[in-house]
Amino acid sequence: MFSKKTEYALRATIYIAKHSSEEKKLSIVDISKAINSPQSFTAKILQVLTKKKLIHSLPGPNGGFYITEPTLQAPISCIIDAMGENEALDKCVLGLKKCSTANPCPLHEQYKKVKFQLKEIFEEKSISKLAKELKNNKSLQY
Amino acid sequence: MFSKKTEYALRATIYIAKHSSEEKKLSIVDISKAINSPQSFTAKILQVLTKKKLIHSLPGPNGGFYITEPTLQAPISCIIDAMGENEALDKCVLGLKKCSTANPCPLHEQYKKVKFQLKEIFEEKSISKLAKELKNNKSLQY
DNA sequence: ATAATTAAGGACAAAAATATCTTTAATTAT
DNA sequence: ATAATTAAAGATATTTTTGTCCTTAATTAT
Repeated sequence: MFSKKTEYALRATIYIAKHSSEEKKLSIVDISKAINSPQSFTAKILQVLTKKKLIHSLPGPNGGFYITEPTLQAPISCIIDAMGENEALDKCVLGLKKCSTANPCPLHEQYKKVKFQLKEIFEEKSISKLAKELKNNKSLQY
Repeated sequence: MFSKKTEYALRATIYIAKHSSEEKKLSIVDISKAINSPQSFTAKILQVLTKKKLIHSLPGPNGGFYITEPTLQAPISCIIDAMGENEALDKCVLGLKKCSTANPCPLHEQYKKVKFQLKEIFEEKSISKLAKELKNNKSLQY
């Protein structure tokens, strides 16, 4: 569905949401270990999220990444958007440039319904809610 | 959703299904022009489909690609499979290696439903039926 | 048989995605 | 102030995807 970049972005954000606060920041080392993603690559991704103010960062001892209320209450679609992958949810399955009700590919109507549901999933629940649902007793196998 | 390779494979197959027969074969030039795909790249893709007997080909004058009943009656999931992209429909949204009901990512249950519907779409209608639904009066904008 | 036509096959090229490494800048603890 | 720690930034490397080109093989029309 999504690129690695977006997958890591989502995993990192959910992890940060679950484990960080302004008092307890998380280093890129910790984060990438926890979500099993390449460290430097993940650093780049978090740089983007930081620039877009979806997460925050502070260098230095006890520095790291953390997340604040506005993003905690936002849906994960904002992370997907930040990674530039929102269009993935608008594209035609067959890759037609102009596929619409007026000029549909043979899968248009059915696929449209699924895309709508997907969008709902990504816009429905807040990041904080998802983080809470994440069970960390049974550790997830990334 | 899918790679270019798979998109071209689907478009080409549907096009061949609509416009070819054993008596009227289509050249790779015609096909790639019609579906607006890079010719040589599309040739490689059709080679794969041909090897897997999903379509057929014959070299020489009046040669080209054509399709026969077994594939016409098959669902497009067989094309997706041939392109090795069936797994795309099984993967976890977050890219977790082992995401299951027993050990779910926070989106597992909702996403599972959507994946099920997607699979249904790709397994439901036959290629021939899809080809018939393709309106070619209003030319599709590939 | 020969020439023309078309797909098959192999080598190569370009672009995009994924990933790493090194240096710099910011912050903090001492 | 200094050293330690951490993210930011930039350059570079690797892999995968996407795409091209050229030669070979198969088929057909003449």
